[in-house]
Amino acid sequence: MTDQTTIQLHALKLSCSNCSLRELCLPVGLNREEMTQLDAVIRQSRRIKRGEYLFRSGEGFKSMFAVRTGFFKTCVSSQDGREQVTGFLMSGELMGLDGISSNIHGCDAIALEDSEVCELPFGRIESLGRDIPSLQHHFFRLMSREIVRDQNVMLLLGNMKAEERLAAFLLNLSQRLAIRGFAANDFILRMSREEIGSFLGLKLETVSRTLSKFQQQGWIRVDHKHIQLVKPEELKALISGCVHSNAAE
Amino acid sequence: MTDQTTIQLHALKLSCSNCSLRELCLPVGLNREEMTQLDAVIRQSRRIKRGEYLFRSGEGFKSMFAVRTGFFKTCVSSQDGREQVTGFLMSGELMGLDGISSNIHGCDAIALEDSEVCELPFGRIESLGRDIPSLQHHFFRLMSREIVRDQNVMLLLGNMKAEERLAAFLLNLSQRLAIRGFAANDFILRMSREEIGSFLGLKLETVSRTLSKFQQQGWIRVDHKHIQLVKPEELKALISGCVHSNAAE
DNA sequence: ATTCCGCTTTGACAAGAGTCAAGCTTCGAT
DNA sequence: ATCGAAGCTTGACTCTTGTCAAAGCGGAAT
Repeated sequence: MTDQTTIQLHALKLSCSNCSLRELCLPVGLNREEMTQLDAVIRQSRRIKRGEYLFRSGEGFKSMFAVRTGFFKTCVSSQDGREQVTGFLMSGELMGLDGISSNIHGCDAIALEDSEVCELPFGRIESLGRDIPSLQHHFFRLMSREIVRDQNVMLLLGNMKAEERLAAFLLNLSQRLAIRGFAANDFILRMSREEIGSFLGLKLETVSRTLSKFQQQGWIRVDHKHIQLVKPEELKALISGCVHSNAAE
Repeated sequence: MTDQTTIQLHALKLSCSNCSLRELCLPVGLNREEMTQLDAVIRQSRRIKRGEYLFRSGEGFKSMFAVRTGFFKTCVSSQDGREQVTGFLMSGELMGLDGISSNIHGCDAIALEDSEVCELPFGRIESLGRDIPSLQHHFFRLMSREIVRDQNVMLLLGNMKAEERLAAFLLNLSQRLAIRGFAANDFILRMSREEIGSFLGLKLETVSRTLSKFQQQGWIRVDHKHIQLVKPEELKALISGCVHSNAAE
């Protein structure tokens, strides 16, 4: 096998056309030729180690990033060190959309496990969108979906009690994992209790206590970061009436 | 003056080209010809009486709306009647961006005073964006700005105490009024204490008490819906350290 | 001008979540 | 394998905010 072939195979492996996430990510609904055009614009996969920053608030914005493998958090930090986690992102999800408005990233993106991302240069996606209406349309939809997700988080933070927040959080994770073909009721948390708390507007002790309470009631099993949903229907019952069932994306 | 002239003048008066909000709203950065193209797409001003719904969650989405005059709230309602106000909108601001993702409106938009809106049919804006890159770009920026705004609200709801939330809210209103040429430190609230509370994740009694507390400290004057900021710097001091000074848009 | 309804204010009390602290477990580094 | 640091759990207590209730006020409609 020549170096040339190796490179080609490598490029192929990393292309959108060949990506298992293409039905979740940006290329939804593109035909073969359009996909090739998109491939030409997207920068090859980049590896980010656990704990590393993908970008930081205040840095110049040029690109968005799609999670290919791994897990990220995004957060806004205040001057005095308080941090608000604004989201947890898994494969196929986009980060950095908030940078478009001012050409400056508005939040930090930090890998919670060793991860790979695809870089989507905004300017090139934007101009490609003019040639490929379905790409433009889907990109609008993705931005809108982020707005809907944020509104649901606002509802969670504004209206719900600790138990309801935790239930909504667990069910949301469960649902997103299921979409990606993972077990819906048996998973490993990639984030700490403190990070969960920051996202949900709770202190880490409250998160811990509430998980313990769910376990005592036999609704879930907790073994550190390993969570099993034993009676997800009970969790659903907790949040029914809060909203149309799915808070947070 | 013939009927013909009257109609023309009327159309002119209602066009983007002639609108005093064109530097705040969608047409930012368009040249004369582009503005004319945009004018052709935007539906003439529509009047909405106080208390009326502009659109409701669950309705089919076809258009966004820009506030021309007046004041709106957007809110998500839960099955059991709880409501979360997700935003208050004044002239030049856009509503309905959350409908793009699913072609269904994700929230209610309700006029808080007699208002006028411009209807922006999404499909036509989208295709016009392909011909006018600066329109497309600005529309992306507006959607991104909405995401940034929502993230700031998340931070407010997740991290701040009642006093901090109220201070951020008053300063945010003040700033947006100032941009529009109104007095920054002397204004009329268009919404009830309950609506403020819903937006800020507080009960109306807490809103009322906190306003009274601010007044007792001599920082503001409250006469029902009439608010004067006497010492805005004290309010700013309250939230310094919470974030880069401006929560909520 | 009057009446009534809805909004607001204020108080007293309750409850949910935060704070502080101690001890434990696990995982990673050496 | 051992040690240490970080993360997690749990308890006791505090404090902020929510809940319930009553009274005042203003504005809109007649």
